[in-house]
Amino acid sequence: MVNSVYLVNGVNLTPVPPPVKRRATGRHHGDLRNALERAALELVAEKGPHGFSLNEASRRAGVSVAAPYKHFADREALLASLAVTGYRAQRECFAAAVAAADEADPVDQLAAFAAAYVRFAAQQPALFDVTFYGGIDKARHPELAEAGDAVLATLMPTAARIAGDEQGALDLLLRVAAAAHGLAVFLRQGLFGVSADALDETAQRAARTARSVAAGLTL
Amino acid sequence: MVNSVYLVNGVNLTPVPPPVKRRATGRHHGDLRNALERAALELVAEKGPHGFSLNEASRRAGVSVAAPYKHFADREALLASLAVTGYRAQRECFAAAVAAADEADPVDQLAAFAAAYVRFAAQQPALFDVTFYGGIDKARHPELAEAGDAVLATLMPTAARIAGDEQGALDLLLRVAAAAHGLAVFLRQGLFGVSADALDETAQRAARTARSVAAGLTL
DNA sequence: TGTACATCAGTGAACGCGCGTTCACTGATGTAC
DNA sequence: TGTACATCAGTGAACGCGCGTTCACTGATGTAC
Repeated sequence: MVNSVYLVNGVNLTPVPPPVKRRATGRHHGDLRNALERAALELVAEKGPHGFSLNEASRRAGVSVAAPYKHFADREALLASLAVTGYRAQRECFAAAVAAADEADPVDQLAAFAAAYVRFAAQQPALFDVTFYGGIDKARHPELAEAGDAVLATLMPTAARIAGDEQGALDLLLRVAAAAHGLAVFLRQGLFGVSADALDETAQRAARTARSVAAGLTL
Repeated sequence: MVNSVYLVNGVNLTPVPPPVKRRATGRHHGDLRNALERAALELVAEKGPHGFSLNEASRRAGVSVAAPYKHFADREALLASLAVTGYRAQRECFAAAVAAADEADPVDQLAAFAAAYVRFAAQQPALFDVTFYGGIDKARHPELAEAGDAVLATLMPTAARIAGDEQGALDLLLRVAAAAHGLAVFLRQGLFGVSADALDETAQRAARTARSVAAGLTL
């Protein structure tokens, strides 16, 4: 099982199944919805979001190919559900990183966020890819945009302490997140000479960029 | 025809077919290789790199589904060829932007590069996506990594004027390119409240980040 | 200029495959009495 | 505790589709003589 334990920055992101209502007996699986999401995550990790198929996920969950339709409207609905999980995991991961930084220094917190962003992408590639490159129609799944916006919203207080007004905080946050995002992509794909195992170095690069961008506000 | 003229930052990137050796008559197409690449680019623009299929490209080029195999080994080979075109277009586009900036001010040139990066992604989404998100196996297509590295190599002299040594120049370049890349992705996907038509604003954000990162080197 | 010929770009039919989705069904579950 | 029953999660077979790729072929091309 790929990614059977979800540890990022010391945060355990293992999805906890809701209190089991149905026992797994004979015909009834008992927790198929969760099993499908886990199989899907495994598939996305192996082949990317576009390589994911409902049939293969069903096979891995040990049920017939028609079974998923009792829990998800269609292929995209399962992917969207996974993406929401991905955004939530990001939010928790970033919040933990900020909480672990120097409480008195918002720039330090912002740098910690940038580094955590890179680490998340490297250590949870499937959750990262499904959120950004799943090709999910956000108009059909508004909860996705909501979960995505919530990620940066968590960081807004920190950014506001640096930038002063809300407009400036959003601008700062976007630029820092973007810098981390680009580095994460380069790292994941080994582009431009960024070795795929240069995680620490790349995370530090993101942190340094965050500090520079924050400093640039007052130049 | 989508993207029949390729104008980015005033640079005409329209692929010029090589001197026609065979006339298009009856059975012989005459310029099928180029026609397939153009059809593929159109398809990628419409559906993304993963939505591209050889069969559909053949149909659009007006030939049988077996015809492409006279010019490309397989599906991935066509995509790889397109990606090389994409990297070359990026290099030319960025070089033109740098050349148009203040010759005496390398930071201005770097900022121009960052802005051009965002513009390229927004105006040539198919060429952008096929290079970064085509899922092409670089081990099987080493010319791809080469063309990709050449993009940043073009910018190295400018970065070296700011950073001093080569190591610092590469670090600077990676961080600036990554910042632009992330903003481009957010813009393209309308993520985190970045409106899809906020191109100018986003390009300026990238340029400002470039200036901050450059300034941060001497902090 | 005319003819024979090797080359090879493009044809059209076919293949096996995995996909998303639908359907009538079955049988375990939990509940009402 | 026992029974009748409505619910509904999961079955298994089937569908049409588009895909990548292969094959023997055809006929236009350009060349050698």
